[in-house]
Amino acid sequence: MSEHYIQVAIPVPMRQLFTYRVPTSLCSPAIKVGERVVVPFGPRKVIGLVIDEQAECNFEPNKIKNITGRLNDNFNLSKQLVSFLQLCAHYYHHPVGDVFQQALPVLLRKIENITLSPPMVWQTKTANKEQETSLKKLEKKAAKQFSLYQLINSHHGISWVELRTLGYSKAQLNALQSKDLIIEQEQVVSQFSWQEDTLNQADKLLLSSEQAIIVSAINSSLSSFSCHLVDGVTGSGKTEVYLQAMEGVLAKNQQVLVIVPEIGLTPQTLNRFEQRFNVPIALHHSGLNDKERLATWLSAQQGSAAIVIGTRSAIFTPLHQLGLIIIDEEHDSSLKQQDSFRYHGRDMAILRARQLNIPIVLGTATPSFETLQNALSGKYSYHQLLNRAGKSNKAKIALIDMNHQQVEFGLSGTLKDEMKKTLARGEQVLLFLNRRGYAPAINCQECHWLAECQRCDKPYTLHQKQQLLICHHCGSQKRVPPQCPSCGSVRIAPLGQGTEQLESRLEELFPDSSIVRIDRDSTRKKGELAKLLQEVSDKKHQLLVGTQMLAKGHHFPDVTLVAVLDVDGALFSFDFRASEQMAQLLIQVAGRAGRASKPGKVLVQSNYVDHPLLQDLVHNGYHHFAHQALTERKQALLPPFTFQALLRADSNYPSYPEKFLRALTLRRIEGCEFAGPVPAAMEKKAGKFRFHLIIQAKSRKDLHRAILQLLIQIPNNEWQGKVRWSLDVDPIDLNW
DNA sequence: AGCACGCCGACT
DNA sequence: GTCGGCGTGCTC
Repeated sequence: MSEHYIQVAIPVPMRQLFTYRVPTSLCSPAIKVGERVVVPFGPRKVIGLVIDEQAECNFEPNKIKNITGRLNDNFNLSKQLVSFLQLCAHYYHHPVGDVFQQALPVLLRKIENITLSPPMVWQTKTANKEQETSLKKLEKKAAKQFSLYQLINSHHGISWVELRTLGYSKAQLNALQSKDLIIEQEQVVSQFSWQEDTLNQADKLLLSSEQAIIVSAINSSLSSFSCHLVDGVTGSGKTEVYLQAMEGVLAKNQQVLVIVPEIGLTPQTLNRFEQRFNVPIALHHSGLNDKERLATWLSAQQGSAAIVIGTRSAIFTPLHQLGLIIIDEEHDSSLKQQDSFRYHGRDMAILRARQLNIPIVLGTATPSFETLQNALSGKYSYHQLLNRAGKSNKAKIALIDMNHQQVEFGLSGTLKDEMKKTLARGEQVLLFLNRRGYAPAINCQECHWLAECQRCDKPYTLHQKQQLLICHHCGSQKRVPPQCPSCGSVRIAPLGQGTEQLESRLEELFPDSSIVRIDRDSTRKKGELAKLLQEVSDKKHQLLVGTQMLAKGHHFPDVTLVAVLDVDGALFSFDFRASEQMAQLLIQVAGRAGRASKPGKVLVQSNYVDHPLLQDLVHNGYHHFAHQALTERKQALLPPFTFQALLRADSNYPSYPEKFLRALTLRRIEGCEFAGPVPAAMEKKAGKFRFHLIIQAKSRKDLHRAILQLLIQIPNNEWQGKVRWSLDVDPIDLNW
């Protein structure tokens, strides 16, 4: 038998594959692409992924090692997934091995054998007389248990992960089990298939003509690639469009992949899908442990799961019969990974849909400018949902000029009056302040010394309750000094407002209302966010204070006044995307409030109420604003009309990053421009000095050529070993 | 990314 | 004398 070589991806940050020899003892059955193999790599053994099963021996033959093992566990990747992941690696010029490492569940990256217990599901027992009576009791006495019973009863089997995600507890399950109402059984693992009772017809809503057109557009081209932007505000019926589009796909026994933003949208989405379809749904989010993740992965691969709902990394799940991808909240920044492998979940989803020749749906009320431009240019099908179901009025946005106001703790008189009126009506108020902590800085009243983080050269944020100064850039902490380290004065005072301070000020101003703060600090504990949100919807609190977090997903029907306390930061940012993000945030916040019978009101405080961006957004709405901004971007040759990449470098030594970037030859490439090297917006962060090189090109092809041109030089760059560098294709945050 | 090798400073 | 700090280089 002739020597047999394979190409293997190794989990190291190197932009190359490695060649190994397959000894005859391991030759049969034949090694396949997508298989995991154990290989010696330097002094250790690692798991590699077979990328090509017949490599030419292009490496010094005497240096090639034998693979030492194969994982015969049937958890291999399909050829299709392998080529998709290679496509991703290529698109981002990211090390292949690292891409595979991130796409694979942790348990599949370990050498040890995996012991997985069979998947279990809960089912209801056929009810006899005795159980009927205990059910009756439940309905009156234990509403939560009763609804849990009903949920289980409406499905052929539902997993603990699903129930937990929906907010049920082990205790509630145990209670039902002890009453002999439900039973846990091994799931019959078989390919999902559409049954007569798969669809809950009663849940189905009649489509408006707008909605019907979208559904039929998607369903009429199920076996070819098409990208649909569904552009509609909260309450315009996007979810119903998703559901009916999914119905067509599921009916063909194909699977659906649904990607949702990071924070908290999974339960809501899952809940809606459970109500509509009696099918196995697999979940992929941060609340799962390694075994649960692998279980999701396997059920998707084997085709037993009909629907997979997950956050951005779910785009890498192996789906056996994938027929439709849905990206909910397409504009959401959490779809882009902001470290190591900086991929965009939406963009990779489009790539995958294209590879598989299936439709993809992007849903949002505030399309990203990239997506909007693609829709306007006809690259995507553009569907607007203009009619808000139930005829409720859209929340009105009004500006408050802070220059002609008495301002107390960041609250204008106008706002305070509105708050009082709203509270008097028994309705809720949401105050939005994008700054957690008590105050963004503290300084000495006498010598004006400012407490700064030594590692970032930025002011410390005061966290009053913990009596700590915390740097929000690097996380470093320190005790609040009792006196000024510079002049010895004890007159050290907080500067500016954060959510923590706002909360305590509101307690003084509105002693009769209950106030809840929702930000990263107050929801650190697991399940705390869900708990607080529940309390809000139970109307235990009248005043809500929160950051970005509150703008995402959750709807508050009894909130009729929303105020954004400070938007000015975004108006004068050097980052050309700041205004886009500000606009999306305002519209999303506005969408959180009110309902048909009680329309919401949105107040935006600013010192620059005449700013054209604010005026345009408030008077003409998001879409007018976006069109204007797109025209400006076109004139300024900015994305989405050009394509960017960012080469970042950092080091503990101030001069190295710049030297590293300067040592690169920026050869003129047709259609490409280089800007920099320039210091990063935060030149020093966590003790590292940071520089950027911006690459901008007229087309993606040109961008790729320019990047390649740079990457090829790096191994010979004399500063290469002295800095850490990384590449960000399609960067969205230039501050990072 | 690991991991080994290697060359200088302050310890039992 | 040696333990260990992290700079440098290599991994089929």
